[in-house]
Amino acid sequence: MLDSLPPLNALKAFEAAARLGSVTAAAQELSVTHGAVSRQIRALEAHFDTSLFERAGRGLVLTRYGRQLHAGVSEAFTGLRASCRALNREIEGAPFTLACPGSLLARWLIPRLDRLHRELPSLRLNALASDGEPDPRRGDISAALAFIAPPWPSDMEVIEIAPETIGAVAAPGIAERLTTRPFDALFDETLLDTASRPQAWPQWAHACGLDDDALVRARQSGQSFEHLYYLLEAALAGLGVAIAPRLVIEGDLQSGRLVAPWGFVDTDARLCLLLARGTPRQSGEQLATWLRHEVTTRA
Amino acid sequence: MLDSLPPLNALKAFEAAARLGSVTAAAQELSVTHGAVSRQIRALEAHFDTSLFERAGRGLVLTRYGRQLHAGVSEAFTGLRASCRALNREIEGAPFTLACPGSLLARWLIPRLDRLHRELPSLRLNALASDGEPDPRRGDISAALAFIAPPWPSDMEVIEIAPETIGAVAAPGIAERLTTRPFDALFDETLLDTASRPQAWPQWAHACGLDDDALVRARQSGQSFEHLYYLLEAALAGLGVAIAPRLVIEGDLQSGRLVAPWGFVDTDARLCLLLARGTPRQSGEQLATWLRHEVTTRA
DNA sequence: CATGTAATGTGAGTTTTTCTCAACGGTGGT
DNA sequence: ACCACCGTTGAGAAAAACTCACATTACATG
Repeated sequence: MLDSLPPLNALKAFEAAARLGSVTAAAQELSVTHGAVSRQIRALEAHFDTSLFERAGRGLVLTRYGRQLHAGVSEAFTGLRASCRALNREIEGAPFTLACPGSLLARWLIPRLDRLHRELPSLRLNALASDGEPDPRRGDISAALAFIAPPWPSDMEVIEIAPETIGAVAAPGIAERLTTRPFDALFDETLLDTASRPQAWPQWAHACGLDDDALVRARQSGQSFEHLYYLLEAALAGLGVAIAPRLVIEGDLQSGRLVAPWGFVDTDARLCLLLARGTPRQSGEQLATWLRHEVTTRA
Repeated sequence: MLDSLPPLNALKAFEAAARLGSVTAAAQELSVTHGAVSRQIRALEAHFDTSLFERAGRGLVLTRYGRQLHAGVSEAFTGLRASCRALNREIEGAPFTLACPGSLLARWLIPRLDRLHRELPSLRLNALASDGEPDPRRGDISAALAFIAPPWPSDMEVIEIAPETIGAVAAPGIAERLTTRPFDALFDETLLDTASRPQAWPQWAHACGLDDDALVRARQSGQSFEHLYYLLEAALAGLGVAIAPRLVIEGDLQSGRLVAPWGFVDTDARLCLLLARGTPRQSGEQLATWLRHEVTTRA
């Protein structure tokens, strides 16, 4: 295909000037000085080796060739503008689908969804529970929220939201009967955890200075759940002491349905927002900012 | 109107890459490196804040949004290309209308028209006689050929072709009877000139060192014609001695129908090509070059 | 399974284009 | 006659685009 296209920006300037009948007006529309537009038009005239405007003192009048060019070009530009506006609408109007572990969704995100919709109305967030590994590479998902440990996957963008803090929690009844006893009496209770995070108890115990062997013994009579969600239900029901991320049980702590008298410790994992490729970066960053704010101010 | 147009050169790169399904192929078509195209596409993706291609190892595949954009954009670009090609055809196909004083046309240009059409076939020259002042500002004229003296008009482009040289000429019979007599015996003959160039005789006589007063006396019995054309016919008919631009009577000198034994002198006028605004500069310069060559080699 | 080939992506630096600023020149209204 | 407005232009500054060289990835082949 021959390079029969003239300089496009010159064409843009010409189109505006021809439509508005004035270099100055075109310059305003294009947010440049009138000198710039004048030059672009000159360049186009040089390209076609003909004059496109008659300089008629006050303003401009199209020549025969200018009229012909403008007729075709304005149509094409209208089409171009329409296509781009349509695409923008499409992109901006698309819902932002966020995958999120079920427990985090139910216990942390859903209670905040209303506020999110109010504060980020343009995002049109669509939250859904992800079972197992979050994978925003799935076509129908814009991003995933998850606790993950470094190294970050390299094939998608990872935005850190907050460090993960975990701690032992229990129903108030259990905690009460432990308050007068030594710290490691904790191990006399049934220890609950999830199959997906076997390192949680050791990490926490180690950070708290508890004896590893005692923990190993204690876990033998403990119970493991498939999902964090069941684990928490078990803890709420008073079945034992659970280990869980602070964020997920935040609401239960505030309502008093769970207590965590033994404190929390950071892990090497982070709460991260994983952006699928092709996801509008702006939306992702908006959401990340909102999440970060939500975590730090109302944690 | 909102500036809803993306960077057009990025759009051009995208259109080519989408159409050809390859960054490298697009780069070849646009005569740039693949890096340049890659960057332009990135810029466009940044503009829309979405990805337009899936990078699928070997080549590229349009995403949903990319497909949508390309559908609209390729159509617009096709229209743009068509408009510009049409305009180019229009401009290049337009005949080049050259106005020319009748005598110059008849005695100098017309004998050379055949060669001109052969050597500059793309010009499609259309020569016509201009009465009175040549004015390429008239809409239907591309350029004018004329002897004019400085200063040049400022509202059109002036290309100098050659200096004007004028001289006294006469039919061979008249010249013969003067050869044995002194130079200023010339003034005994009937002096012929044109109403449009009353200064021609004095200029020539002065440059030749002839007596001004004698000239004034001689002209009182001379005759003035409205056009150079009639003047030359009179000289050919042996009515007297005419003063004329060398170029116009060149053919008559060579054929021996006129002689100019007294030589020629330069005036301050020039043979110029006056280009109307809007006339393709390339055509004008082509013609000017040809004219200059024709004047100097076959004068 | 290493290796080669062909494709895209990217950092740094350079070239080219484009823009702005400030001045000039012409036109029309008051 | 003056003023306000508009387009043009030269010089220098700013921005965009490009090139080069290399990295990276996927597919094909020996």
